[in-house]
Amino acid sequence: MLLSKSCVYGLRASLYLASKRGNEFHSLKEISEELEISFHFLTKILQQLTAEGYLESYKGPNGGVRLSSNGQNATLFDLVIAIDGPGLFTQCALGLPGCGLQEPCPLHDHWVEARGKIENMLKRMTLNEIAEEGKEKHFRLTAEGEFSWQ
Amino acid sequence: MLLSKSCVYGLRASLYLASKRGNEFHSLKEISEELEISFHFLTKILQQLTAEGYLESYKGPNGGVRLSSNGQNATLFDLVIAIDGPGLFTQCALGLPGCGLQEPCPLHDHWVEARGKIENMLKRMTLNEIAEEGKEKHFRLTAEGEFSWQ
DNA sequence: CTTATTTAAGACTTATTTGTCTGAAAATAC
DNA sequence: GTATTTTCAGACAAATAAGTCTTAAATAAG
Repeated sequence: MLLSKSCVYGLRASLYLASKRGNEFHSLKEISEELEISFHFLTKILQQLTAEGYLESYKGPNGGVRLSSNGQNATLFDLVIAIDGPGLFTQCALGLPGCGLQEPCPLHDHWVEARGKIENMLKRMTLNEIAEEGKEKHFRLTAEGEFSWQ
Repeated sequence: MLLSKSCVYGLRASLYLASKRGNEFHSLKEISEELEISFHFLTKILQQLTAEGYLESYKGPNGGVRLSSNGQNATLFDLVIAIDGPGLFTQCALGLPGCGLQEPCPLHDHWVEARGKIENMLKRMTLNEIAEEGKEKHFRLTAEGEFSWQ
């Protein structure tokens, strides 16, 4: 698994919020049910994104979370860093400390290239931009299939 | 971490064996000490590669493990599949079952490309070929730095 | 103020990965 | 046959990730 479960859940929930018109607050309950993610676990993960400034939250009967303006203009790369840290993009494929241009492992050059592709995959678009493209392409966000991006 | 710890240890040990001249048996004790990997854990991992036919083992005072002929001609991709399974190369970046050409997630196309790069990185050379290149480039196999590929 | 609903936060539990230990089996040397 | 060394294999333990539960704090409505 490329990204941790936590991270995948955080990305999916953020994409869910981006898919909604008007940037209103959506309850964690709604998100967890729609995306079939455990409520409490999702709560903890989204608290992290809130702490990092990508989400805004509001307590109370009409409360919930929504993307902050930072969040709307964030890339999935930003969220991955916030949840999983930078390891995927900095560490040697063979886990060898010190591996780099000087004294590389056998995989170094190709791993730098491959992880560049991963980085680009995550950086190329902001959440807002993905949401725009999602309106037309109906990108899936669940196991079920096509999702309705409003 | 792209690959599991087990997998990384299995790759490093196999590369260590490939680095040695003559394809002789090397004790697990030697390998674990040279590569600074826990002896017992490495034993378990290499038993897996032996069961899959990539290594041959021999008990007794002059025993140890060596690459089988299959193993010499195997790629790191083969070993990754044997230890970690195919998940990295088959699963959706967002962990969504059913994601594919039909009804893709937002990352699908770029993930297919990126994981193709990873696959190629692991498939492009056999262990023997890496060993040949290692003789000249002294690829690192430990945290310390350059390694002596015989 | 009370009740209800939400997020926040910490404690706790379960599952999985990583790692350690013990005993058994196979091989060599004396 | 015994002692030693090795791999084999299962049991066990520790660490980490994933997930569940409980309590507290904030907000709205009556």
